[in-house]
Amino acid sequence: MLTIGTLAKKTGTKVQTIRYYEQVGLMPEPGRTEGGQRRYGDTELDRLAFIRHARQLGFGLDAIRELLDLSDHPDRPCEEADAIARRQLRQVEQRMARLEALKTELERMIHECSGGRTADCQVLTVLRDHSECLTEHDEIGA
Amino acid sequence: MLTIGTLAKKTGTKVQTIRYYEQVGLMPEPGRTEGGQRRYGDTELDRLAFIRHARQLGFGLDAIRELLDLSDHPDRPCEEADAIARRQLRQVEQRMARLEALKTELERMIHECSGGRTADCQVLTVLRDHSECLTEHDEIGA
DNA sequence: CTTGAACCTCCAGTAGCTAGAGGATGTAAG
DNA sequence: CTTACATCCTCTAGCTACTGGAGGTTCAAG
Repeated sequence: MLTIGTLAKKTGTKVQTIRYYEQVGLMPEPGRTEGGQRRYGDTELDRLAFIRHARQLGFGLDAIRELLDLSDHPDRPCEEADAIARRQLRQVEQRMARLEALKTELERMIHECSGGRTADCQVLTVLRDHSECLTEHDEIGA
Repeated sequence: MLTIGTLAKKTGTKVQTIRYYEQVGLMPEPGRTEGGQRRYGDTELDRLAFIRHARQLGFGLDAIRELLDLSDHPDRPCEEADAIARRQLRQVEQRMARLEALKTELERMIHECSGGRTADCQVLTVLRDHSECLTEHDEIGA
């Protein structure tokens, strides 16, 4: 039987985060000691490791919920899990494309800044006037 | 004199967002009509455009506050603005590197999934067992 | 039995908005 | 001048995914 602290250490999760996962229904309500402290078994350890790993891969909690659900039903076709992963991949690719555009623009701003007074600073000039931009970029809401 | 709605349209910002910027001190408190409605001039329009553009480039509100401050002092050396932009560029590069690792991992997961039952799904297997991973990836907190 | 680390619940805060309730204002048409 | 109605106002709450702290209890070792 594992305490919440041990579980936290084993999975690299904060204690509060585990309680949060319980609160939002990602982790089950575990057994308790007479005094009311949580005690976990290996099932929960595996589940938490799964969640953490999926988080590291950038999956959102909702996607993880779906993945866990699929994982609990071994006989269902795995197309859904595949679809979730593909969706995630698309998101990653989109984010990368956006970041690529931002990177270009930032590099140009910095490169052209000659290092004088702020009045002539290219960084600030570009920000003042969008038409100075060479690329389209839409980071907001990324 | 522009209403908040007009300002919103011209800059592609939601009305609430403009009020939010005022609340957090990015936008000044504008003049008001007798009835209490906000009225803006071109100064505010420029300032909001600057903010929005910086947001599109991924700058955080704190960085934007600094940039606006620098922009208000034309005689200061522009090294600070340059430094902020370089910091932002580094962040973008780091995020891209992380996303690259995630992309690789996701592609591998998807590629190896043969499309049978979820019991044999490679997507779920990888998530279950981190040691299956070829790359290090740390998206959490990105 | 005592000590101290680890546990408990509950509340608040982070970034950057966004949505909605419930009511006031501004403007153009009739 | 009145009426209609789009737009404005403030205020509160919600979103993601946690994180931190206050104030108090429990567990395990010595």
